[in-house]
Amino acid sequence: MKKGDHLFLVDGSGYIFRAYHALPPLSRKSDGLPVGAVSGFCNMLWKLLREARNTDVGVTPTHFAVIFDYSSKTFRNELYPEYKANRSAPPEDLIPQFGLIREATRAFGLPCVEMEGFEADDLIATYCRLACEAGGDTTIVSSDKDLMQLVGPTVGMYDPMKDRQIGIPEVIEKWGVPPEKMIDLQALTGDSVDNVPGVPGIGPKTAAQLLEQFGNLDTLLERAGEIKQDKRRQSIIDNADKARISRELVTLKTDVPTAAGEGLDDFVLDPADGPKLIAFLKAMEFTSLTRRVAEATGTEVGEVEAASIAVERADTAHGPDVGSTFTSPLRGGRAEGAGGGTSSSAGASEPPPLTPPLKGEGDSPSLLSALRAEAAVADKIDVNAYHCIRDLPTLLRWVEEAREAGIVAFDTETTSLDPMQAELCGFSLAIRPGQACYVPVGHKNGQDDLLGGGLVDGQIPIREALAAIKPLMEDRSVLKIAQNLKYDLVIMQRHGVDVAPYDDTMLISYVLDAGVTGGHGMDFLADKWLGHKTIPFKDVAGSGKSFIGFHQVPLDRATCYAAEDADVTLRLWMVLKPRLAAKGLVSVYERLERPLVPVLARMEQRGISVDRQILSRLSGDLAQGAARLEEDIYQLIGERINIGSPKQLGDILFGRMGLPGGSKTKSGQWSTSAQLLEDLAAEGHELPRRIVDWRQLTKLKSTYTDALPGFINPETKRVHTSYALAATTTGRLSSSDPNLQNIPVRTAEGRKIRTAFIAEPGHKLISADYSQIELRVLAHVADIPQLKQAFADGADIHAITASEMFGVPVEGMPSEVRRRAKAINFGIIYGISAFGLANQLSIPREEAGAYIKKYFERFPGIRDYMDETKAFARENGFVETVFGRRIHYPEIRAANPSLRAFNERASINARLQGTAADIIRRAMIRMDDALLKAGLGARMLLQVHDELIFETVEAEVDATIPVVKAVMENAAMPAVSLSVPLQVDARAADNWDEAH
DNA sequence: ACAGAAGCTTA
DNA sequence: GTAAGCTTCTGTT
Repeated sequence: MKKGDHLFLVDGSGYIFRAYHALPPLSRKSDGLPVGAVSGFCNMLWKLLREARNTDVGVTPTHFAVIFDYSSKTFRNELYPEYKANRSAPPEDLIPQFGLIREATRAFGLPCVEMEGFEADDLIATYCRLACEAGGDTTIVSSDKDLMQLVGPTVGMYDPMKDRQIGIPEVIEKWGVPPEKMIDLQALTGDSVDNVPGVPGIGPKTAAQLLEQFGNLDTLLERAGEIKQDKRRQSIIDNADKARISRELVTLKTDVPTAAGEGLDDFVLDPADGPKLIAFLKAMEFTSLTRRVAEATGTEVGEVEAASIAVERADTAHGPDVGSTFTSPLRGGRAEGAGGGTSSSAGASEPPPLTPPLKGEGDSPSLLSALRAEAAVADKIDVNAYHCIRDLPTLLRWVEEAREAGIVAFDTETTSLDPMQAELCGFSLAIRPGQACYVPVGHKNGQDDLLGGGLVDGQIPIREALAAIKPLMEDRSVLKIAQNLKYDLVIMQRHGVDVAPYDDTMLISYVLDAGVTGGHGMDFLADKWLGHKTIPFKDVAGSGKSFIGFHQVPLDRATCYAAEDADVTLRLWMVLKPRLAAKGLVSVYERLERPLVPVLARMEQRGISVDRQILSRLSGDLAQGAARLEEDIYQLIGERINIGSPKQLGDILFGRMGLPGGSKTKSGQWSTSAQLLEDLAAEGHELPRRIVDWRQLTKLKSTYTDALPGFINPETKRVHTSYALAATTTGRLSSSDPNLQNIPVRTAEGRKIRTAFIAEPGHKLISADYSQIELRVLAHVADIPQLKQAFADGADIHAITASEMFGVPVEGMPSEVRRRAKAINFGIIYGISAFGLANQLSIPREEAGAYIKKYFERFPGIRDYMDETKAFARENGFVETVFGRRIHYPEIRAANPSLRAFNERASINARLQGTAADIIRRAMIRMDDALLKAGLGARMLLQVHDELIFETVEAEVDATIPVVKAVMENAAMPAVSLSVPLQVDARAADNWDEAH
């Protein structure tokens, strides 16, 4: 190696992990072998070898090597046994890729270097030194901060994933110290990932500042006594030894023996061996890279045979010895099995096999449950074993078998996530684990001009197929099981098919595990309970630009996907349903959750009328208003920036214009929050006022007046929101597409949007909302006599609170006093903190703390309630609503005090918010029946947490309101008799604004 | 095309 | 201080 030469050192191990996490997962088509990281690695190598000059590096390598970690044990473990001790095992689908990436390196004809007892970083450091001594330059291909200590005049780093070079200025910019001080900086900050201790309480910012002040670590440790901040000084004095050992751990060895013995001449870059590389890429099935390599090397792809690649097994992931078993499908015998299996088992005319009855049928219920759960996971899921049903007699045989089994899981496949617009593509059924089928009815082949509407041949006509399953779906003696039934129910009801009785696995999971990390989606539940990775939807239907819609998916692939859904749903039910009884949650599921499904399905199908013209006129007004403000703003700042960009805005306001009171967000940007701008406006600054106003207008325009018309269904001419039953932790519903639970109400401008929500001609909207429901729940569960009395008297609760606290009579109370009491009452519901209350009221934290103290003195029951709730949550990991709904807080015992406090506040709030949510759920479940019984035609359209919106003919308004009020006010009964009355205010009008 | 941050709307 | 969803901008693939 000589002057002018340029050595590239690729941090192979580092790249593997980064590529694995940053790139979308990718599997080899023929057998599902995970190869995402391998693909990223090959593409990166090829790019560097071919066109490094065109990247941010800007030079062509003359020498090249890829460096790997050999094993997890190195000399550092002898120095400090805990080093990297908390590393968890690599993800399962990454393990086979370690070996493949070494193979790839060899296929590229590149040196593959690793050494026992040393990390890749040490080898890289050693080669850097050698190159430097020989007069050459080095580029380290990595973005690992541990390597930044090596950066210097002849050594740079390069991040291939961001195409970004890292030199001395970049290191200083990122860490605040030059590369030669990185070791000292890391010694101070430590590294939680590698378990390098560092000095507690010292982060990168503080470390950089200390090194700036003292020059280096040794001086800092010597003169630590001079540090002004008490805590910081003590921590550094106490932890000087930790800092020293940390420095040893993070210092890279530049004299690794064997490596030093080898010359860099072994790393001279040779031209690529086309056929060898192509053989490997072909085996990996990287078609586009194979083609590019073939073109560049002048190789004929067809003449190269795919290489036979051995894959390491999990237990040898880090060793150089290689387990076998996984041979290339292009040579080995698996290709036929994987490729040919689908079409034959999904074939048309096979009758369903006679399967033995589920073992244990006829046994006692508890035994049956246990056996069911066992059976659900006993057999591995084989997505190629499902049936594609394409003739009516076969479908009828399945229906008959489902009827005999008394249970069937089903799922619908459609063209859209919006059930009101979706077209049915097909449905799947599962009768026993592994015995599932897909019935395509609406798959298209794109030839719509021909007879048959472009339908794929060999599908049962949709009307016949629906007629065949309708009796099954409506059979009272057959339990139907679905995951997120509400969606399928809307689809089915639109085709004239009802579904009953039913269970919903998503809701069962929600009742069992609300608040448990991971959610209640099927893909997640399948992995969690069955250890099965479902086929991702995007793998069959594509996503983004490549999205084709389920009706275009070939029938064999559609069958694998759709029938898997039904199979998984059935198995989940077998595992989850028994757990409800075991945890005493059956009644929560049966009374609060399951019956709401058809109620919400009806509400969604009804939709609400929205007046396009009102919105369009509002849009125009808002656009005008915003344009005027824009001009003012440009005038004031003298430049036409993008006002919608908080980044640009912050730089102008607090950077160039130097306005006072700027603060930073956690990512280091200037904060331009409304609160902050309001404060500036109050001090007399023109600009912030305009910006706040501009934001309000553009928000209203983009989120509401512009977006809402797009949600008007062309067929029904109404807007159909979608309610999620299992989305919140507390039991509330959520609304989306569009969200009709956050339509503006606070400002006069915003309320105009509500005037666009209208009743049909001859009809009225009725809005009925609970008054102070969460405070009433608080008064009940915390058992506060004064609050209960106030509610019983129908008194002004905030005024009473103020009167109790401040000794001011309710008569003639200043509005400011009442406002503060109101803020405290809300604060209690949110699990109050002095910090939060101080923010809300713009008062000093001490003052807020004094209020809280006072409040607890006057209402000691509240403090007891809060303490009890925290203790219960800590003990059990969950809290319960008055109706027994469980809400989990897995992090309630966190060591991090602010995280723990957050969980405590959330759990306090959850009991109140959750109980209120349960109450309105009960009201909704009873409402339709109550209206029907009263002979009224009113239809419930919307729910907004404590409010229900109805539509009814004008003539029935007066009769409807008392019924609605009665159902809502008595909703807790008879399960719970609240010690506080519930009050509902209701009124009718032509639009939502006036009704509210 | 997608993800995260910032910001804003509701109860 | 609790619970949500949507839009824009920005940076990434």
